[in-house]
Amino acid sequence: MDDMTPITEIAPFRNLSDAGRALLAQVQVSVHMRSPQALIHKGQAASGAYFVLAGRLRVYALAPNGNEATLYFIGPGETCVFALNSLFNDLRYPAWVQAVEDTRLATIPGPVYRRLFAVEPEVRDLTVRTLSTLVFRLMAELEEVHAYKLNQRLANAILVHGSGEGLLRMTQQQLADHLGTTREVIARLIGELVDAGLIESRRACIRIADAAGLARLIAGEAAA
Amino acid sequence: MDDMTPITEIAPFRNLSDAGRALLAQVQVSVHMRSPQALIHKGQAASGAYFVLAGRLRVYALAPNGNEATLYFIGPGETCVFALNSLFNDLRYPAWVQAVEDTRLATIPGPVYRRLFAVEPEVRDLTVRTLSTLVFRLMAELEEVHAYKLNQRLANAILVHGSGEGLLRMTQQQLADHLGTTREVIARLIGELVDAGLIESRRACIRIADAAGLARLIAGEAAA
DNA sequence: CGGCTTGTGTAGCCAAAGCTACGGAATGCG
DNA sequence: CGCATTCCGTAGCTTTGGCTACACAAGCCG
Repeated sequence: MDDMTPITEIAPFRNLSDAGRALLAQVQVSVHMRSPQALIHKGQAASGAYFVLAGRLRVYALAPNGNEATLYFIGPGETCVFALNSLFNDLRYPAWVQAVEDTRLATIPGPVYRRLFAVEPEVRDLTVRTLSTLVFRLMAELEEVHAYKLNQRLANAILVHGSGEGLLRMTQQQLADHLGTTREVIARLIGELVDAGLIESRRACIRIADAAGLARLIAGEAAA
Repeated sequence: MDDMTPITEIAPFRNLSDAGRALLAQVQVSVHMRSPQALIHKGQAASGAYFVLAGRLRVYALAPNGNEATLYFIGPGETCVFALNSLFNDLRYPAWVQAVEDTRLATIPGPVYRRLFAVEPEVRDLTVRTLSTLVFRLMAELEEVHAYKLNQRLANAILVHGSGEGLLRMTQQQLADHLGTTREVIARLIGELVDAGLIESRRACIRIADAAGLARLIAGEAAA
């Protein structure tokens, strides 16, 4: 997918009717964002539907005391639902959004998206599926917060976000923000995991040494 | 709304096309549920779209240790989204559902709902709006969990769920389940609120004595 | 009235996690 | 190489919240 790929070549928009295509052609805007750049601030009105072409967005809550906590991520091919929300409900976006990788977005103004939604079955399905998926992620997250302790959630985050080779390139501060806690706590817990031989820790990088052990920890069987 | 009201008389289904009406007429089922009755168990496949005609459902997570935590409520006129989710995504419902009041439901089988969705703009809008609303509630809840302490969340719950006359008819156990904590903790916190003159506590019932004070507590200004 | 069930108040202990405060290591850059 | 920045490790203290255990109060019903 090169830089100039129009949104009409992307999966869910590939089979639009001519009318739909025409609509989109007039309005497509492509936006680039460098990595730790803020996109949306809480309370801001959504100006349209955002569609992630490449990269990754992070949606997070910001507590009064400055603590962050990741709500969910948006990957390539996914729509940024706040748009959909705000589109259909006229509500303000209830969180912050940030690009965690260099990200390319297509934006579709609200009225156009509404029209597309009314006319194109593909867009309807995409919309509903995106919202549903998000509901699932949020429910899972919420359950996790209540049901698991921080060390389990950390272990989980390491497993989930680790690359194929068992590497996780995040600083402890980023992990802390992700889990809604503080750096020191993460340091402590990472210390424990290292002592237990489950991971190794380098600067800005964690190596998974014993994935099964992490999984066992998450499952709650005998924390070493 | 008497007992026999068909779903086609309820708001979003009132202006269906004849085709839509015909579809619905064939399949409508009305279900009654007595109050603390379980409707759905986690992992169960959703058999169709549920539509709350009267009463209230509570969707909650259940931790391995038996702790509950409310995820959100579903009131009259709202659709139970798990259905929508499962309908469009073929996912299992990720939580438990329970009737907290005597509740009447209409169920619409999956395939029928899909057809309605394809044909009836009203149903499309309802679907998207319901999902969006839920996303908002979940995000708000998730943020609350991270950002506020238990006494603030309790104060909030008391304010939000209190009736017009400033009465909240819930046992401490129910409050604990709602907030994802235990009875003793609630007792302690209620004790503090009573000492601070913000509420009065009777058996299975709380009286709000100083709503403004509660609001101040939530906002974080000088917890007495 | 007496016993049963359900709900509440209290007290103390403990583990989890937040906060403060460092010192020191790794990296980057001039 | 020297310096600055960023990141990590540790230590100790404090607060919050979970757990145990029990006594009492309020309704319910025979």
